[in-house]
Amino acid sequence: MGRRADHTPEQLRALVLDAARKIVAAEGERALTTRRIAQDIGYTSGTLYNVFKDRDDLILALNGATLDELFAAVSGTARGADVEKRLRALARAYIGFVRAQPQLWSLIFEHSRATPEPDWYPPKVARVFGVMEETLAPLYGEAARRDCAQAARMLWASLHGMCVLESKGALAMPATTLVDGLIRHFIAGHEVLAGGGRRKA
Amino acid sequence: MGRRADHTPEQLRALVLDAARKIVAAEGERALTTRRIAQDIGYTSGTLYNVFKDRDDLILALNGATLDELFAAVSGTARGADVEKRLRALARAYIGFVRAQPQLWSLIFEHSRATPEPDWYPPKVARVFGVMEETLAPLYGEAARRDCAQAARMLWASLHGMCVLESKGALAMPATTLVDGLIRHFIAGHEVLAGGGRRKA
DNA sequence: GCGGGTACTGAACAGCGCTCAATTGCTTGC
DNA sequence: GCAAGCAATTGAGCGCTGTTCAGTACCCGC
Repeated sequence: MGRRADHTPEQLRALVLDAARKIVAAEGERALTTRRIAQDIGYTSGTLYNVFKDRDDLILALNGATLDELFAAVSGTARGADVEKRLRALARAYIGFVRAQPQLWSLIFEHSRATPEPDWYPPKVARVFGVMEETLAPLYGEAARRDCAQAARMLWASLHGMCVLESKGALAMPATTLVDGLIRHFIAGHEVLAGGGRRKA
Repeated sequence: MGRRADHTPEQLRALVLDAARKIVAAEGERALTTRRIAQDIGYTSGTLYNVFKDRDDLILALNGATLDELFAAVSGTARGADVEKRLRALARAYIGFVRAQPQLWSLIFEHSRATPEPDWYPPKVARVFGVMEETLAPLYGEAARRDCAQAARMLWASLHGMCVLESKGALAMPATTLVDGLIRHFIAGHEVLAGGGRRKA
């Protein structure tokens, strides 16, 4: 064969990522080989290298897409109700995503890159992350932005840990139960620390 | 070559695991190949299969050894002082281990096995985990064992999440800072929930 | 309709996990 | 002290991987 031009480079990228997504979702990272992707979309593996630097680059792009999905799943939860309820809704949305797509989600964290991540990647993480900060904002005054950011990171990391351990089957109870406890303790503790005493939260 | 018997099977296992440990600690999972291990200990890769079922089995054994080290690092922290201080000490020991051996620690969670884990593995995890439950026990009566187990899992998972994200560089602040906040909120919240109201912790 | 440029292929390379026939040295029975 | 047998180890080799690249066959502008 020679030149085909059935697809523009953008279409081809999308095609590859879509195939990769399906493979990982169904069979996990180990099944994600260049030959397999190529076969699924009717090309050969060499063609992938016109459109991705290497396998790591492809996985990074896939992870970017997964982060976008995750953001979509989580960003609608911060409306109405009180902070505790919103936190619970946010946590449930996150856990729900992880349960629906454990393999894709795992790929984000399990894959250890050889190369440093490119500039476009950290903002995608930060955007998902920012939802927690927004949800938490009503608890903190304008002056306590720093405390809010810290609390958001704390809760997010905790939620993350529960999802990791649940998806490994190491929890022996649902992540939702644990995260409810976490939120309850956090809210109760916050009222004591911020309201009563003079210690910063 | 033929029969050598320079080492007993047990010695050989230890030799392999030691070499594997060094390779992972220094260069990460990607560098852990059977040929590389064999070369480092003066055998050929085929010999490893006398002593381990396959690469997954070898990694599982290495992870078991890492869990033993982790337990040793963490088990001495629950003595004296009040619960909050002990929690902090425990968390710092855990974080310290992760910072000292990020690659070995990551291997425990990043490696996705094809086969289910053998019987001897879960107790090693549970033992590390149990330290948190012991540390937390004074906060809960004999009757509230369940609450204690749940709180322990919650805190452990949270601590875990912070370590994961710190070792990925996704935290933008030290895990120790976050975990201190977590413990402070937990203790304050616990006093409210258990002491004041009638809600279970 | 023809030339130039390029998207694509397919063969090839090095290395991977893993297997197994062949080998070679130890060990045991005599 | 020697032979026979046993088993630990090798090394070649299989099928796979990611990655590269010369060559080709096609599309497009002229």
